[in-house]
Amino acid sequence: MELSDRKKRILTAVVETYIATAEPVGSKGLAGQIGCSSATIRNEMSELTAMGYLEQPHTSAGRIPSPAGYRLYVNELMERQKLSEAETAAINDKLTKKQRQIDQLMNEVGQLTSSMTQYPAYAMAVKPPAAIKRFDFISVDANTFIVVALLTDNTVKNKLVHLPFSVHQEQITTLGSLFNANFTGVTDDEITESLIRSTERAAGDTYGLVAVVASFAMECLAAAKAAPMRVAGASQLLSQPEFRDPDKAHALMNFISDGSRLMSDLPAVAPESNGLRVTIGPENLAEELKDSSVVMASYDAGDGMRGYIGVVGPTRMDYSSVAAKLSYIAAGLSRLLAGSDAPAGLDNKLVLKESERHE
Amino acid sequence: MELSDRKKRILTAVVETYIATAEPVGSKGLAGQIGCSSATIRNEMSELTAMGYLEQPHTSAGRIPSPAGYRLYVNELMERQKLSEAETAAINDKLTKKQRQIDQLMNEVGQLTSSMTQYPAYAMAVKPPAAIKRFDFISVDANTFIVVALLTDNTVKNKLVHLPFSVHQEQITTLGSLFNANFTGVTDDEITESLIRSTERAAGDTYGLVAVVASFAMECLAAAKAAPMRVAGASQLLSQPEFRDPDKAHALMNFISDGSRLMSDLPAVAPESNGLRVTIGPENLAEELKDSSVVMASYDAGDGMRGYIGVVGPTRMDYSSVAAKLSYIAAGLSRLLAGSDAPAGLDNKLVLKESERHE
DNA sequence: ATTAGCACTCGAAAGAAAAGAGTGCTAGCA
DNA sequence: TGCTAGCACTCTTTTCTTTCGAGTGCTAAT
Repeated sequence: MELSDRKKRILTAVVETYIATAEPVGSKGLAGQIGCSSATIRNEMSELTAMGYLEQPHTSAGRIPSPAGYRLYVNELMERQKLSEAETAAINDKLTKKQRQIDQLMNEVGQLTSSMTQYPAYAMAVKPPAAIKRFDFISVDANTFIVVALLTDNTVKNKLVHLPFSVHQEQITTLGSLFNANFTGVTDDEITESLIRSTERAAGDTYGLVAVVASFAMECLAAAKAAPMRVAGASQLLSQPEFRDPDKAHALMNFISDGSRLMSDLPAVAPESNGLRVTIGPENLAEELKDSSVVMASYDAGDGMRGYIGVVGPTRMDYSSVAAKLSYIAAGLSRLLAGSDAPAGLDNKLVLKESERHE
Repeated sequence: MELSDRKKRILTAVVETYIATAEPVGSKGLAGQIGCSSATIRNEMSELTAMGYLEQPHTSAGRIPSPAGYRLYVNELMERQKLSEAETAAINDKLTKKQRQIDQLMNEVGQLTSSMTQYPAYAMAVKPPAAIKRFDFISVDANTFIVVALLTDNTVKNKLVHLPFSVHQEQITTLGSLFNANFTGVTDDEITESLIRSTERAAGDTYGLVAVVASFAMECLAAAKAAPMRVAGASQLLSQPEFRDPDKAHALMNFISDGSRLMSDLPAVAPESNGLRVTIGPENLAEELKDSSVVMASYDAGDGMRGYIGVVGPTRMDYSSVAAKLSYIAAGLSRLLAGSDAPAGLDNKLVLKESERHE
């Protein structure tokens, strides 16, 4: 059943004033905005309440939006908001700064998102499974060498190995060809005890060198699999009136500070067409989020990586502004991370791209 | 002026009950513990108040320790507490897990400290200035190579450079010797525009290769200088009754979440002989910490690195237990990071050491 | 020097009253 | 039929009082 135009205007006004003031909104205040008397508004509101879009905290308070009301607002009523010059400039500025590590980038992005939206924010990148493309061994001195591994996702890992005895150059070379023969192209779970044993036999290795390098390889793959997840600005929660109750605040903060919990519940729903997803109150799976809302945006991080950024806040969240900001940041990230896949000159962009892939 | 033995006993009891209950402690409750009547205790407490060791929130409440009282307690009265088997086991267990990156280690340590003490915790490592010891260039394919840099602090950094044109093996080799000649041994601020220019001239480089590698070098040194600082468990604050006021909690959480602020104020005082430092309430420099306390411990991170771990909490902090835990964790860290400098067999310890130095 | 007794203080908790915001309903008006 | 004005009613919030009790400080006795 379709809502009358005036009902829509009223619902929108209720949602937006409630978002702004955190107080139930009454008929009187709206009369001016809508252009009819408070009594009319009361009738309309009473119907909206019956339809489930509004709620009354108690008999004689104003109305607040129900989750369904927010949902309708988000889906149909709210206007796509544009960012101010200053805001886009701030975001662009932050994003063009070179970030050497994906980890650090996530950190920065989380902080940026949180400070732009005034809500706690998280940022994460999901990686595809990786394998090692090739090994290189650099001999530093008689008993020191560096192992360098190039992964299929084009990250490079390395490790300095310092031995209590000296090794010959040939030994290192042999080790290199052995590893390039046996350990390239294998994924995480394909490095088994027996693979290590057989390589050891082939190397005639009695000093445990193979074991050291193999454990390094496993570390590399494990690290490549782990999705860096950062939470920033958790304390922003405390400035929201709905979290003036320290117990509530504590519960939610615990939840969002624990990245793994957040992570396991959030990407459950695939992002929609436009890359934005809003989950309102009870729509959230996690019990802790039942009266909070989450807005998340996904971005293309290149190399088959898909990343997510999002914010967590009370259901009374400024969806319109948050959505605009997240979209803009996500788009910026996509540009930054995946935008230079086409061959490019040796300009800043290239350097950026490469440095981001660096570890 | 020295306190009588009984006064000490009373002060100790007041501090410890107040720490446990967060309620002002009255004479009646202490009578049992001390072994004399409440009236006597009242007289003594009244004197302790006059001396500045106790305070009265209002005329008819019990006494709470003043900062000076806590100070005396920390310096002279409190007993060195021993950790339980379970606690030491938990710490050891956490610490013996291999940590690949110093960043990640700080993360883990912060979380460990926070969960052991139930207060927000921070962990950081201060690094000495570093330079690059040597460069290696690994050619991957016609237009891709990897730069590997070994730093004086024995960390290894690398970067994959993908070019839109192909380079000859000789070019790479030349580049290598040039960088090894010009960019080794130089620190952060010694990489100047003119050094880059002159290297470019020497290389006859028109494609900006030198610039790319030079900026990589600068990034390495910058990263080596940055002290990783992690804050964990900030939400623990909210479980303390003194932070039930959301505004207070917010203010302090903002402060401690911002690592840089915390960092700039904390290490101002050099750690004392035993590596433990307690700053109580107004002793703190930062305005935000004026009614909180900070306990920090320093540890030897090897290679001239000195690290700090600490917790932040209300002045009513369980100093005794926190001090014991921090000491133990710091000692463990020292052992982990600096303990294997002596030549060691190819055992776990070696692997640990090497992997920790890995980047 | 210590203790018992007692009047006194002052915050916290409980209760009562007043204020105020908003609704729902009814009746009148275009 | 749809809108508006008016009014009684409801229910929270605020404020004010009262009561309660823990704890002190003092005095007098041991």
